[in-house]
Amino acid sequence: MVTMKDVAQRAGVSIATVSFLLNDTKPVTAATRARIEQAMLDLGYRRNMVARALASRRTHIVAMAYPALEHRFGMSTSEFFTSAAEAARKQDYHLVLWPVGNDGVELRELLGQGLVDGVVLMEVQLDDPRIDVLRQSGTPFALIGRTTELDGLSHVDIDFDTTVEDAVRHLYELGHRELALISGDLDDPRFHDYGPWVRTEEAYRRVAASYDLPLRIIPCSDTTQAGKDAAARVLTEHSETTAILVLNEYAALGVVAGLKHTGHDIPGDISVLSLLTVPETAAMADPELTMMRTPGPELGQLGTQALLRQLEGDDPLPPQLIPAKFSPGATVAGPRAPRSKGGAGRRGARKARS
Amino acid sequence: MVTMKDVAQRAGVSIATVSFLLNDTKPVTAATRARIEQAMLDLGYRRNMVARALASRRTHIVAMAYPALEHRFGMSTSEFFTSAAEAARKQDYHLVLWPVGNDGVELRELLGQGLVDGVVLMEVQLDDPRIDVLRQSGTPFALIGRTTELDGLSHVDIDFDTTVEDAVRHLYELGHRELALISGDLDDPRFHDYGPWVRTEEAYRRVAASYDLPLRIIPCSDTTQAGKDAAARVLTEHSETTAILVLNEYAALGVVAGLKHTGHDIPGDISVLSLLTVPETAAMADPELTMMRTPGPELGQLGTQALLRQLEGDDPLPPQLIPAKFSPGATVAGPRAPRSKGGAGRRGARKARS
DNA sequence: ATTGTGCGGTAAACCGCTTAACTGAGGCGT
DNA sequence: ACGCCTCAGTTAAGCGGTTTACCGCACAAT
Repeated sequence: MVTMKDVAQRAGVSIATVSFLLNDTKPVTAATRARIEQAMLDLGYRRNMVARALASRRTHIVAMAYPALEHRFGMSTSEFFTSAAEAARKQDYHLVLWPVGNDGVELRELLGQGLVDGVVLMEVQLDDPRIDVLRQSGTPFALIGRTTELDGLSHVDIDFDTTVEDAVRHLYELGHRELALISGDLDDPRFHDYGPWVRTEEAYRRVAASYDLPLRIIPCSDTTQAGKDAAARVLTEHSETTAILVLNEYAALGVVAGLKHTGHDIPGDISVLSLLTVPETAAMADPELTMMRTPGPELGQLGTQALLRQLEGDDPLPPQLIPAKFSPGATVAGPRAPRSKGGAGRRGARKARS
Repeated sequence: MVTMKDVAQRAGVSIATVSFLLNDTKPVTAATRARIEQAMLDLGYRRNMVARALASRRTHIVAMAYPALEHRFGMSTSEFFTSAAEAARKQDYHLVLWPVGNDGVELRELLGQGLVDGVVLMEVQLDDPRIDVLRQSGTPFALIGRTTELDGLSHVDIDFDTTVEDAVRHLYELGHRELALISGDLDDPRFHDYGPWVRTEEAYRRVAASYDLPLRIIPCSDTTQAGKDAAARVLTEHSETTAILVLNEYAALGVVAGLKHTGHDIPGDISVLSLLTVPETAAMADPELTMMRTPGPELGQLGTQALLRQLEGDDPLPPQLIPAKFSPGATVAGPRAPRSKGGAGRRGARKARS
């Protein structure tokens, strides 16, 4: 292994000078700089991150702590991760995905080892034990998501209020008055405290009230099967429903499938708007899902930035709330759309049984 | 930060003794052991991984190198990752997901920094430039997947031959003779060299020949849309087809959707068997996909094990090929199934147009 | 008694880099 | 011409462990 010493020797300078140049932490004349750079090139030097980490007490590694067991790592998470990793690399940091449990014990272990400079915390719960662990350890961190009381916590999150408001307005303006929300399953103990579900539901209650809409909320976990079941419940319990909002993207796939199975045309008979979804998932539904597109790339990037600012001592990034933006698909139309008679639906088959 | 020195002091021993105990690298009497352990407990000591790494030249971190940009991180990958991470943790290693490009430059950078002891390489191409990078750097590594010439390379992979053979036999025994394979899109320059696609297609050619089946292969990338298009091509180009094998799981979703759209009943009119799929994805299709279940958990675990054996100097794990196992769903039945007349299909709707 | 010899334990040299304190050589004001 | 700064570089003390060489002691064998 070629070390800094080798480089220094070959360049005829002291090892400290090499270090200063590398870190740009003290000026170096053009002449010496050239000599050192040449030496590094000749020798194929790469600085040892571990040694640097030990000496400087900064590893330049940040972890994205992900509760891999509780939350499936789906398309959306993938977006968060890749955009976050990219943002980190641009600032000379490494962002790695670190699987940790939701309770904080693995996280504590990770932090104790001094391997990471900071943590981007995903899938934050409203009252998240991991936050205490992070606080105690003194490790800087940023949240993608947010807790209930976030006094000064650095975070970015989806703007659920705006997202839900926009979604409902869109349906409302198309003429829908009989809405239902297929929400998260807050009865599931693992998720009763899960921010996105709680906040979306809260937002929906507010928005529904302000639009004077009936409040129909069906709990549903994030699986296709659960979505099918939930769709069935909506049909039996609220048969007058003309449009359904679905919070979970995999559930949305099930909702579409379930409705079709029972002979409903989408969007002719009933519209489906998926609330937090990525295009890849939307494309999996049969009429492609109309969705509010999860701002994954933005949040991943901002979350990392929020963390790195702390690490670099820059002034903190103020909390950011980004709404999911409406993205057209083929599962939303006006209620009892005029063309339901014309039969000119370009996709062919339309069943009218039951 | 509480260091080993603190512990040693409190226990009244030398720092070396503490180290020996911690690493179990030299015997320590029960009495001193007890004192040291008590001291560690009192002080809440956690050994600093960075220092340990520098001194011992082992970081105890292994990276799963994943080409995040080229390959979408889907459900299957998620399985690989979590099972690999679990296996690593059981042996006192950390497995982190490290996003690297397919060309090897980012990988080289990662290795040069001495941050990881070894690498589990994912999404291996038949002639993968990253292998050379790994070889040059001298870093131990294991492949999940395999290259063409793998002289002594430590690897685990899917047993494509058995998988395809089992899949074809299943359909054959049900009476299907008119098969088609919707394969990977080897014309895509990013994937022309992608092991799973090449090997599956090769295997299929062999098996089809040995079963005396017609050779119908449609290229198709791994998206739902591509699957829809491919399904259409099968119908127009090979309308007599009674069963379709689909290599890519997201394409399989599209195939099912596409067939239904054109008024075909699945599996009444045509069967669909998805070749490398995880249950989560299978559940997203409308009749739930019948599949060959990707042995993700096994491979993740074995891949890690193969790497760790090298790191620990144990005798190497011989290469392992694991077939995907048949897993029933609702998209496969016999051709023109007898019950097609009885009309007792429990799922309701059955269209017979076209 | 003498000599090994195994064994629990210690001292100290690193591992490769960062960084505070220091040095020495101009340049500048007066 | 003198002190005083400034500035590029150097020296050396860590960072928190691992690991090699060594030490002294008790016990068995000679």
